[in-house]
Amino acid sequence: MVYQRTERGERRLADKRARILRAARDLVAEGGWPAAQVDNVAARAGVATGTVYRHWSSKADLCAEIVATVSAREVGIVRAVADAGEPPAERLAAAIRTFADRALRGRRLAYALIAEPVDPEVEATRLQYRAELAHCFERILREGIMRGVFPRLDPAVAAACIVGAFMEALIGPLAPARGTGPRADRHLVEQITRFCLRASTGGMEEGA
Amino acid sequence: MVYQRTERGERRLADKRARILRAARDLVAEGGWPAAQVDNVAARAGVATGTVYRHWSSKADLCAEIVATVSAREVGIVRAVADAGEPPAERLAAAIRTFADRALRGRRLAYALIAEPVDPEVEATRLQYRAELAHCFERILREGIMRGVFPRLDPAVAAACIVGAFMEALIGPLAPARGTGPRADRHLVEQITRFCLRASTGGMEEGA
DNA sequence: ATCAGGGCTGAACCGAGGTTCATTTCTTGA
DNA sequence: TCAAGAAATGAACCTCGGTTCAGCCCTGAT
Repeated sequence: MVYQRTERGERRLADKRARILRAARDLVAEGGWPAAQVDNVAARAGVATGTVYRHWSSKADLCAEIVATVSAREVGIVRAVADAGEPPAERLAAAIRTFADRALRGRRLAYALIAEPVDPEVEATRLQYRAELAHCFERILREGIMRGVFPRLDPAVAAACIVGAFMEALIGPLAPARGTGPRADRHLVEQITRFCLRASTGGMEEGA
Repeated sequence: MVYQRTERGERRLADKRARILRAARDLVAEGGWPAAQVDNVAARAGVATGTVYRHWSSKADLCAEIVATVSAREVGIVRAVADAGEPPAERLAAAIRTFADRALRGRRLAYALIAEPVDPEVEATRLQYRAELAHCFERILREGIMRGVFPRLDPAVAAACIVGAFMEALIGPLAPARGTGPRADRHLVEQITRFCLRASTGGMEEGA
């Protein structure tokens, strides 16, 4: 045996992999999926086209990993907020605010990960993320209804409504005030939160 | 001059055009934009590929016309309901119900027209439709706020939220109860309407 | 220093799908 | 019925983007 991967070699491999992944993610963050052509990704990572295929078996694989990585982080953060111990209404507001703030920091990426269709292979991963996100809200709603602090409303439908509402208002193509600065963003998040909160509590907790 | 288009000839032309347009619309309604390949459209219309280009200068043109045609009809209907004379809360509910009922009758088409991205040339037409739809709701909200029957809330943001909410819950990929029959659909529409209404009225008109 | 063998390169390949155009078919006025 | 020209045809063409692979380069054990 004359060639053996040493630890140093291993790390070089991993670094290159990470660099490609980061390049791809950044491209998606800038121009959505259409911008993440393999040639582009390779160029941005400072690597030849073929090299990408040394680390992923197809473009779909690479994209799926982007979705999975970023999604896991975002859902984790939202879930942590959503599952904290406060009363349901406050948790709901906090979860929405958390997601909204983060989404606004990277509108294009958020849109790509939640809304923009991709080829079927990646779609599965995307939908899973979306469903998990909705599920965070559904749990809060269910609990609020059980405790009697929220009026009755099908939690699955309401959760979908919440996701749809802030998705559209925040990062959708008709999002009011696209990139008009932090002041407008703050207003936007506040309004969206109030909208969703009111829809869920039905005025039962107008103190918020 | 030896050939002149007669009225009969003119009508034949128009009929063929209409047949192609209908074929394309049906394909979109069945499988979204990806299904509307020019070859497919031609085949479905019983026409050769090249014939399509005798009536539209490009595929994008054809798609834009589909969007424009269907959209104009749908927005017209919603607007008629939204602008009727009843009190704002009822008009809002009626508008949402109207749109939702119609969208459910053709989920795939509705999704394609409102949410599914297309190439940039068609996008402009799509966004215009979307914006008009949102505007219907915005007008109701604005009036309700002015009359003091709705609590204050940025009408543009709230309108986007409403569109997003019912879009997601009705036809989005996480729509609960996809195609589970008319009973489930009725429930869905009812829940969505209640969600949006409550968000807008803030419990000020809990009689609805 | 040497060389075995894995990693990298990037030009070529390939399929998909929109568009073109030489040819054929059909319509109309004479 | 016939000629002129519009309309239809559909196979070939072109572009775009994902994928491949033969050859080069670099790593690391000797």
